[in-house]
Amino acid sequence: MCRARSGRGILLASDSLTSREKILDAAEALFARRGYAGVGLREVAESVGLVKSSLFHHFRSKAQLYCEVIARVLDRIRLGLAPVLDSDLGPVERLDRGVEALIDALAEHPPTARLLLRSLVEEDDFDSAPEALRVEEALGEILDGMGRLLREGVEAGVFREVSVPHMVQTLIGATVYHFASGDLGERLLGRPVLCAEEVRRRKRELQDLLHSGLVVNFPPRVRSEA
Amino acid sequence: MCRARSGRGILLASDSLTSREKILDAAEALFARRGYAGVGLREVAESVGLVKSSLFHHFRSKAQLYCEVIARVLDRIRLGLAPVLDSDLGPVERLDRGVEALIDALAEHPPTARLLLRSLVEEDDFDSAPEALRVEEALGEILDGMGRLLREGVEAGVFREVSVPHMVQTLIGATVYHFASGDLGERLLGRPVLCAEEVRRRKRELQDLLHSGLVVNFPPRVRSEA
DNA sequence: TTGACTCCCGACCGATCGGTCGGATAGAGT
DNA sequence: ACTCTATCCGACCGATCGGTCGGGAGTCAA
Repeated sequence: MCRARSGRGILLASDSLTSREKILDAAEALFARRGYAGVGLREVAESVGLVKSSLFHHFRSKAQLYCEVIARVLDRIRLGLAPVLDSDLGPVERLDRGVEALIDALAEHPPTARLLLRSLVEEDDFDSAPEALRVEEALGEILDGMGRLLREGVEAGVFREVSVPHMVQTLIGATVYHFASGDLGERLLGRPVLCAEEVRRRKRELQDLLHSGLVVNFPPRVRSEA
Repeated sequence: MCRARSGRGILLASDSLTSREKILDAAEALFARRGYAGVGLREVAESVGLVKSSLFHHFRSKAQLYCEVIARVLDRIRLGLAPVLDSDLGPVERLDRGVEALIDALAEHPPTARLLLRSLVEEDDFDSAPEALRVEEALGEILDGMGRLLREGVEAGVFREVSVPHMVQTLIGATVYHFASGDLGERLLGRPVLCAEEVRRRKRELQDLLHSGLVVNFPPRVRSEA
């Protein structure tokens, strides 16, 4: 099969994207909208101009396709977050840039947040699949990085003495949920949650909340207008 | 059919619960775990000791069953939240008790948060169904109540000048997502998110975050221990 | 030309999906 | 005894599900 060939792009590549990548893109959008059980492989295949059976030349099963989609999403987030979290900046600066990097990663591709939220909430039995290892690994690295940042900030006395796991949960909820909220978020905000201005606003609102709610004695931001 | 009879409990009631209520309970738990598309009516029926076709004497279709489940969940939350939000307490006190009421409503039945999060994120076309009106109505009342509380607090100068819709989103994320996070939350916290102690802890953490992050010049809580 | 390989298609499989229909059973009212 | 109604069951429907299989078209190397 075509397992080890996923990395090198020597042959094939009919258009600009490999069939495999086009399938992953389409599956990502569909799984994000309607979930694992709500999407048929026929729909995935036809949305990239193939028939269902052709998918099985690229992925062993629907479950593997789903795992690879999730792993790709988590990798994107990890890639955006790692350089910030691993930097030697101070806790507050790292927190600010981490929020920005996370939100950028979520806002980059519309399906990202929704797909991620689903995978976090859904209790699937994909854990037995070998592809689930990549998922678990990436997720663990992201969570550990966030937890480490918070713990260091608390120990340094820069952050309040919060419960680190609870604050991690709050951060996930304030970012992943928000950008996954779709119609509800749009109804509240009056415009799409993913439009550029609201993305910027989300960063600022969350950073402000953390400055006054997590950082001790943070100098209040000067507001130019309401 | 048995539409208008749903309210009065004169006849029937085989056990302590009506078949209808048992179906709703089972469907709530199943939909919460695996989503609308992931649950078959056969599974719902057999988990209450019936066969699939019997369900159609109580609900016209799967979509209607789902809508009624969602509506029931939203009603529970609204019922817990309304007396607090409509009270004449000050903004801070109302905020504290609102957080408590919301978290109590979410923690009361384990499926609640997960089901709610799904219904918020999922973009279903149930909107055309007549049952979806109850859902929309209850959801609107909850959101309006939260928004009103925040707006009043900001206008009174008791709360920071935050974006009200964004803060509503943050509150939803910090509560609904947290109690829907299941395995991930348990992995972070080290124990189930719904156990009594962690529920209490969640309330306190969120209230503390809001006191320092939303309320202006809130007197810091005296911490007895780390 | 041939063989090997990649990629894809169409036909097909058993299982399950949501939903319909006719009838069996039981209790209440008369 | 009779009907009426609510409730439930079992058989059945067409459609779709994930997945398999055999083979065709294209490319490349020998």
